[in-house]
Amino acid sequence: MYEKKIPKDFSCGFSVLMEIIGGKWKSYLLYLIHNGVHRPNELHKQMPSATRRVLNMQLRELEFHGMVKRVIYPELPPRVEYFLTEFGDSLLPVIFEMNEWGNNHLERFQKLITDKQLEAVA
Amino acid sequence: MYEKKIPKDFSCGFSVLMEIIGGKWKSYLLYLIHNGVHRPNELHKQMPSATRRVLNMQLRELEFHGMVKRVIYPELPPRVEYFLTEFGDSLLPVIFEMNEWGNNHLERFQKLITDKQLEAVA
DNA sequence: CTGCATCCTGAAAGATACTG
DNA sequence: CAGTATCTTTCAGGATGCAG
Repeated sequence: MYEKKIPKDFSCGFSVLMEIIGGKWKSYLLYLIHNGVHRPNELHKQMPSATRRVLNMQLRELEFHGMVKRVIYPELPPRVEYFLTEFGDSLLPVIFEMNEWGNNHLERFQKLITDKQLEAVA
Repeated sequence: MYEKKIPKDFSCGFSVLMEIIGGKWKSYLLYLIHNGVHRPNELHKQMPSATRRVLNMQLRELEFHGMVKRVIYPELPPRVEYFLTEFGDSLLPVIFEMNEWGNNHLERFQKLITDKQLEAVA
């Protein structure tokens, strides 16, 4: 199905999708951009625990994969904005569905983790 | 949305889902088990490039997360089989959808990679 | 504000060899 | 056939600092 986190074999759809949204912040980036957060600095404020460097890297990857478009305004101070492409839009429903499934089982999952931690202590 | 490949913050559904199927072979394992491949050795044959050790680890994680059930037959030679739980079943549609989206854009993506590689050579 | 260059760490995955 | 125990490798992601 998929061979590596960054596989060489993209023979199945799953591997392709994982390649595109497999990055640590990519899904969130897509989500935020979709919701009107377009500038790098604003995106960063929404996920302070991520580094600007990492954000840039992932944004570039998303750009390379055709999910977002990078628009540069030749101003001073410099301004850059990211927008979803049609391709990127097409992915949103899938991400939302993934998120929804997770939310549907969130409590169960958190309980699982909590119990496990209690076990570990005991 | 999600903080780490193996995050500590499971406050959003996406992170939960990524925790569960984020492993290198997990989605494929679920898929194979769903399709009637139940025994570790058979599973391994379907993905020879994975190590038995890694497969075991990921199967155990899937078991821990309640996606699969491990059944041990006290025979000689020893036999073990994995089955999807209801919980695991509920995830399949999502995985299939992810796979379908990827397949729908597979050609485009492969072309992208190919072109990129040609670029790199030039 | 924007991004890049450098170095570093940690966790996942591979290799190998072992037991029941 | 099943699984586990080490050791090593790999690489995405983090920390920091500089530059346009």
